[in-house]
Amino acid sequence: MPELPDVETFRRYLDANGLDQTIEDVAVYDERVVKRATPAELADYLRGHCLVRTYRRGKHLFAALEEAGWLELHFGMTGYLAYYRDPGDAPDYSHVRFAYANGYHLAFVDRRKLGYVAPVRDLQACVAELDLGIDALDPDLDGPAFRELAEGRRGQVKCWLMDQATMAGIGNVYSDEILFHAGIHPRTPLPNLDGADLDRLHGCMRNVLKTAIDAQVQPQAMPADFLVLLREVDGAACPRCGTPLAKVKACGRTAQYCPSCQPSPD
DNA sequence: ACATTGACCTGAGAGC
DNA sequence: TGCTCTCAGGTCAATG
Repeated sequence: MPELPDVETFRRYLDANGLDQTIEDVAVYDERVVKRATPAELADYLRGHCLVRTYRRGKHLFAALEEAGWLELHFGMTGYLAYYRDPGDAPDYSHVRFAYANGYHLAFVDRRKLGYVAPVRDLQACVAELDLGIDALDPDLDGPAFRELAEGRRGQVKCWLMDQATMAGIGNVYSDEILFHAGIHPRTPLPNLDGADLDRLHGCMRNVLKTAIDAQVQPQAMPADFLVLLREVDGAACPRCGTPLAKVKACGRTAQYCPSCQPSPD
């Protein structure tokens, strides 16, 4: 489930491995993961060009071509990038493969095919079209700006955190993590939160996202009081107080929380 | 405005 | 073993 920290990790991986090398060819093995172009058009768009820098907005990754235009990468639920030399090392489900002039390859891998690769002529227009709000780690999103985004909103706090048009980058897993650290129940109505609650939520959001990036998104490298470690564990206990963790439906998703640290608003 | 549901996808795991 | 069912959760469209 690539959310902001995952996509930031992919961005750094692409920065380290996939830039400043001429793309000699593009092979598409499943055209359903190519959007806004046919496979042939995508290949024509990229062939002979270099990717020179990257930009991430929420869960969307963009790579600039050297003169004009961008490549968009969206990872859906199961997408990631793989850079390798020997074509035999291509992971399973590598639906799009870029062949570089240096003999290496970059693959867009996505088992469930909910992600996509697409050419982007105009980055600003694309971001507007996707209706992406400010990136959740944008330095401009300080405490006051965060509180302002919450103004006039009436829904549940978890839905609000995951609304990509409000703030881009947070999904199911990290919204649970952020709310746990803030001690706020996922179904709490936004108007129930006062300024201090929102300031605390904002601080936890930044801290959780940065910590996950620093851990390169590896659960075992995250602090022991992170819930991500326990997501798949049945009957897991709260790392803070030992209360058995619970699940509720919120925004049509399964939210994990601690009934003791995150008391119900009802 | 907000919440819910189903569709898109496919593999893992459960239950029979 | 192998079948069927449910679940995972990013995003969009349709509906209440």
